Amino acid sequence: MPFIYEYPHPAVATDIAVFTLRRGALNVLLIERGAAPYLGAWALPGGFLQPDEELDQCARRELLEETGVDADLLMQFATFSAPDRDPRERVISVAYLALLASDELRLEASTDAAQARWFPIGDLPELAFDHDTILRRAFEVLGSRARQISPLFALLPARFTLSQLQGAYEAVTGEDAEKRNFRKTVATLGCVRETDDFAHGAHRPARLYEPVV
Amino acid sequence: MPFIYEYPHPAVATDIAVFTLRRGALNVLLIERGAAPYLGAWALPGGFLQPDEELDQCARRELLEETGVDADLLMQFATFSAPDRDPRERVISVAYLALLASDELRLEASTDAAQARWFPIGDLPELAFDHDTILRRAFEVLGSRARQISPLFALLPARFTLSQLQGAYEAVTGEDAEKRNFRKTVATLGCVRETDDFAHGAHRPARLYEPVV
DNA sequence: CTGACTTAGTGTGTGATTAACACTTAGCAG
DNA sequence: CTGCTAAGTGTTAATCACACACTAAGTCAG
Repeated sequence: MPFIYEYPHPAVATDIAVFTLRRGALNVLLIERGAAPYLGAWALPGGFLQPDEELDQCARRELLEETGVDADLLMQFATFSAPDRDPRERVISVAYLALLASDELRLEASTDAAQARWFPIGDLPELAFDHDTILRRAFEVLGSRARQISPLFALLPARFTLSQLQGAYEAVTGEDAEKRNFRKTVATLGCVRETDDFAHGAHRPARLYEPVV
Repeated sequence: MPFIYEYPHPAVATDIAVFTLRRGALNVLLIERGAAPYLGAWALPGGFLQPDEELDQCARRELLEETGVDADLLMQFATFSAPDRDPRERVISVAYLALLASDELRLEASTDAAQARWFPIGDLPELAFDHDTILRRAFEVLGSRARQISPLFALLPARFTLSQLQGAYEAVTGEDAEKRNFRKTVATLGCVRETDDFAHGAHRPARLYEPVV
């Protein structure tokens, strides 16, 4: 008899940390749990892997089901395995990270989730399970990736101003950037292309840029 | 009835890509499978997660059991979930990366593994399961981490010459480094401390260095 | 209509870092 | 003691990162 059957299998799930920008600040998407355990507590969206489903699909599906948000770019960043992290039974959780532009967002809680809400990262509630640990790790990974600029496009609309891009950079890394140097860097990287259109606000219009393929 | 019980659980396993330097070249540790499926094929060491065991422990234990090698520093880098990656039943594999100095190595195959052997990365056999994919990813991750120099210490003896360190750097990244610039970088990073001892070979003895705490 | 305000947008000089280059030194082997 | 081989070391040129201040263009209030 193969070794594979000797032990009971753990459940496998995904948890997703979705970040967006709201009023210039980085926010995380949390759901209020609609079932035990941790009924009523806030948690990362996520759920169990189905047969014949890849982890990436599972993360996307669970996010959509629980929050109404569809993220096409999910990044797996760690797997958590503490034996008692779920009181029901053993659950291995594969954690994902996603970035979304806030205008794509219409939150719709599902049956599993009493509600879905954005929380500024500086003002988080107590979280269910080990989701505080998962979220801390997600935030570290996000900060280190953001220095390559292009991951930030996912936080912005399809066309954006350089000031918006810089704002996203500052919100994610937590560091202030110098305007001219930031623009020089972006130009050197060649990761954006200017368009002929301008964003009109209360002051001088700003040229709109778009990501390069 | 909670959602958690609705579906059968997959098995969860770890697979470990252990790298070392042998005669200046990067090598990977593989085992010859001693059981079906893929009986007789080469594969990464690894095995199934036991109850109440963390993934990190599982990786270390499996590596020790199957090859006699004890690695205290294992780095989790990705989780693989293709539904048909194991023909027996569904297996989710959490992949780990380890670096070892070649003088720590005494290979001992176990019952599961017919034998354990080092393979130069340029001369790999066909691999069982999706282990070629896992290994490719491991190699990418390794290359990107090696630029920080300090991960390379794990590939070298406790005390080493700067030429050895440079050799490790070149073997892992695949790029040649310029001797004086490499030494300058290492000095600037401050990640090594010189000792009073020298390595005596066929020519001028080279000063030995050790990692800074 | 106009003036004040606010954000958009641009260039330069300086210091730091990186990259490219060749020769001297010390031990070993014959 | 001579020749070989790897160890070890400084300098220069180019590039990159950073700090810095002003002009431009539109909105809004009066």
